[in-house]
Amino acid sequence: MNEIRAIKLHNSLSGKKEVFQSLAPGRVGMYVCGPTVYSDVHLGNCRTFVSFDIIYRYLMHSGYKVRYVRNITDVGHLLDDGEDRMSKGARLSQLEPMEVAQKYTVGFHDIMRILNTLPPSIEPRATGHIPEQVEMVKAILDRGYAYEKNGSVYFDVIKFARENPSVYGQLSGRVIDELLAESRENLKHQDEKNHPADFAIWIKASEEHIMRWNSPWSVGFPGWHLECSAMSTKYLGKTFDIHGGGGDLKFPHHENEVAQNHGSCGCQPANYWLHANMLLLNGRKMSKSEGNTISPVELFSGDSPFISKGYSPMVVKFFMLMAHYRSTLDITDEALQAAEKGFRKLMETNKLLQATSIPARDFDGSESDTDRAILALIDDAYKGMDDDFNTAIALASLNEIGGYVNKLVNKQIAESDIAPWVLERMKTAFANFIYDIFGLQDESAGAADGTVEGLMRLVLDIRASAREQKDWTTSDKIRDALTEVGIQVKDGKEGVSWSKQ
RNA sequence: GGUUUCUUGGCCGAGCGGUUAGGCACAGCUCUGCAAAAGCUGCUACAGCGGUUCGAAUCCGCUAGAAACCUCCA
Repeated sequence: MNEIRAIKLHNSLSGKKEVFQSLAPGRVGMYVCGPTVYSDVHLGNCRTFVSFDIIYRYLMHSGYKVRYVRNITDVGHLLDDGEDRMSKGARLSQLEPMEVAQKYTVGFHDIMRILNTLPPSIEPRATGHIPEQVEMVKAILDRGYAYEKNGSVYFDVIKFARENPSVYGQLSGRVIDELLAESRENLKHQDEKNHPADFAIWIKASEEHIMRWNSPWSVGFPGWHLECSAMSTKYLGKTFDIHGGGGDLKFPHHENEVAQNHGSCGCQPANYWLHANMLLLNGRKMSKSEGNTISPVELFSGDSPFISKGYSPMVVKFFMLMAHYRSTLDITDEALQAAEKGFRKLMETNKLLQATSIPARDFDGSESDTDRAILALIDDAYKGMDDDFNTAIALASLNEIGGYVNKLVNKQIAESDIAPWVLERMKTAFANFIYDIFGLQDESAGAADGTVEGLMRLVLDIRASAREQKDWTTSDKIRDALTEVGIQVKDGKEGVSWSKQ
């Protein structure tokens, strides 16, 4: 797959599906809002990053060179009491803020690795880009879209929205009238801001605030929305191709981000905005603050009241792939069990397929109906991905192809019904989708080293002899013992095979 | 209260005007010493009420229910 494919994607900016057109031919710049590292990542984060990992992988698979930037937020989020999240975490656990950030960054990377997502091309930290953020505040001030009050700088949303009515609110669908209406309601909470809709881009640090930097306005720290504007600009340019993130970031974060970029350079930061939908638990959004949450580790271990047992990382990933990234996905124990079975079946089918060969024969130039059906299914899988990265469609197609694989292996369809080159296409397509595009891993692969293979061959040979002599007691004893250690014995027409559960 | 989105068979979940999505579960059958695995078959749904259309799960309206956002959030 080296030629560039035509890909359609849903652009939150227009609310429509559009044909993707990169700014530079064959190259894509993509920015995705990363995690705030003040506690362990939760699953919701993971779904978003898995979704964008698939998008990243598919763009590359489709022939693009992609620069994928995903930040680490290690400063800037305000709590209700105005204390920075990072410094609060530090206070509680008696650690330096950077120690907290480091600890949870490492944990985040571990989970991302376990889920077999590719690391981004660049993973910039907010604290590593204070000068860039200060520069951006200056630029916004210069262009008159911000004002200073007591050492803090605020973005003038009302002024910006009035002068750029087609820009502010485009992403979230919010309008100025609405903002003005809200203002009366919230007026009593008014602080230094001229208007409640305004937001801080530089905040003067209180005395006990640990994270602080010099700036022309005060010793302080940058506002939350600013880091993404500054870092995307630095690494991808003022205007780049794709900006992604969780759907709950649309407002205010992304809307404000657009405003900042516009406010500093007068240009649109990203041509396409992609939003991954929420992961639900019990039909509600998973939320750290509401305790309605299950962590990746708990999900893997089964140590959670919400599930009956643990589910492996690849099962969890497969579960996410069964739904489209723009749909909400509800976690239930039953759905996870279905995913577990589905995942194992797909991987088993792949193993069978890759081990299958059919005698070479002269290609007579004709395709059988089976050939055509299989080729159409492979095409469907790609078309599904081309259509806004519809992994559910791609999986459905792979499952259908899997049916043919099993039939071929079981001799329910003749070898002569499948052209050798079609079989090769099947192998390639399966491998491409499973490993390159979905980034799935065979979790039982580790067990199949030489020693285990040898032992298994010995054990199964003994069982085969017992069966020849109709010694069912011995045969079943072996089978039951293997089942107990999680190895399934499969008696097929073409002999015995086994797999680890 | 405002904004937006959603409501698909036992469960999860595709679908973007005309086709069996797919997975899981369940039942029957084939294979099998038995079982498992695998295959085949069945289960054929679109919240309700109207409307548009030759034709609607898909478009429009109303009603009911749910969720997200409006405040930190992936």
